[in-house]
Amino acid sequence: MAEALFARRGFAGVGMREVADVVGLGKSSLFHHFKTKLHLYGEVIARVLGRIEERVRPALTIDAGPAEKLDRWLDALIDALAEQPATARLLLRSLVEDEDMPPEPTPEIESAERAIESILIGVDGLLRAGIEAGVFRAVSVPHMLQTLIGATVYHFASGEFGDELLGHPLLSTEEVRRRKEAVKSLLHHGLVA
Amino acid sequence: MAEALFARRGFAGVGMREVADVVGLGKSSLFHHFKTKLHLYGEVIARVLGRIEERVRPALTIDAGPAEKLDRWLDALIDALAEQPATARLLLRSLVEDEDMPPEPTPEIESAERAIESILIGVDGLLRAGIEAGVFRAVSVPHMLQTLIGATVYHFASGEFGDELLGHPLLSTEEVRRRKEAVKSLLHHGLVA
DNA sequence: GTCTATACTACGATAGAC
DNA sequence: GTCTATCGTAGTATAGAC
Repeated sequence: MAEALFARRGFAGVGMREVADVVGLGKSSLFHHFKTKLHLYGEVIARVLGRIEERVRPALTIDAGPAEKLDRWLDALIDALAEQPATARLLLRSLVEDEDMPPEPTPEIESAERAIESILIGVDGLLRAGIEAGVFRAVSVPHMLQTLIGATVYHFASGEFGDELLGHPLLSTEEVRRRKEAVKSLLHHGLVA
Repeated sequence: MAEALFARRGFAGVGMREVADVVGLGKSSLFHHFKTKLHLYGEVIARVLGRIEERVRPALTIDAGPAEKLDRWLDALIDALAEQPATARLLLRSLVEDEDMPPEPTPEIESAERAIESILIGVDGLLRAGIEAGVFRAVSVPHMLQTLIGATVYHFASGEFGDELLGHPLLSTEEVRRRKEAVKSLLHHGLVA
């Protein structure tokens, strides 16, 4: 729906008319469901982030050590990003396009921010626990979080550029498998003590 | 100038009027210098990428081993991204916003693509040489490239989100130093054999 | 809940005077 | 090389009939 449009061209690049056509409504009908364009955008972002949060949450509660938990968390995140092509771009935009957006954020956008926070707090705790247990090296946790986001969200948001770089479609099952292996292997050697 | 505007709001989010005001011209005068908005955008992107390419190129020709070269390359890239706040965002956008852009690309955009290619070929060769020499583990080179882009370009493009995550300004000298250390340390343990 | 019609603003782009 | 004026389109948003 609107997800794919916002993912491709961003908030400013998509018109309400275009969204309305794609969902088979008149433009004014769309304004009946969403008071402003920002409300629509907020709902799209919130939905996407909610989905991601649901997918990665279980990995943090399994009965296993920090290294194994991190592997499962990465598997879940990468699977979620790979299954829906628009998700990573939308997510990356919501991280990078934060400025200029508000005056005051819509409730949906606040819900999206809570989802991001929940995801981050979860893996933040995992990393700290691993470091405390001596399983992980004593790295900077915020910087490691940024690296993880870059290695996953950026990767699956890179679209045609990523396709060309890899020589194969980013979202092909083979390349998704290789991505998981690449990220986990880097962390297994670079993060695990 | 226009760099900061496009970095903040992307191609569609910036109007020619706004750019003209910021450079102290009338809108029509701007169209005299750039036939279309796409030509202006292309020139901005090409200039930014050219600057980056100039900065990172020397690191690949120093007289040192692959691991040391990679360290110098990362230092140069991170310094370049940190010095000009708009650069990383613009670069990330140019990677992620590739679709829908053309019918046919402007000459400036083609020049920008050559700069990207040149940067990538350089570090691609460095990684392959390191693997062949047994200095680096036998990782997937394209996936490592994506990881490097994510760890650097995404990080410095993350703006307010990154500031909050780190708890300090992303571009402060202290956090830039920590970023270099975090990335190089991850690679030293995770990539170097 | 969806429609037509409309208001108003901004957009990219062009023409032509200076 | 910069300006004013203008074109045509599309932008967000609202009012009101059905």
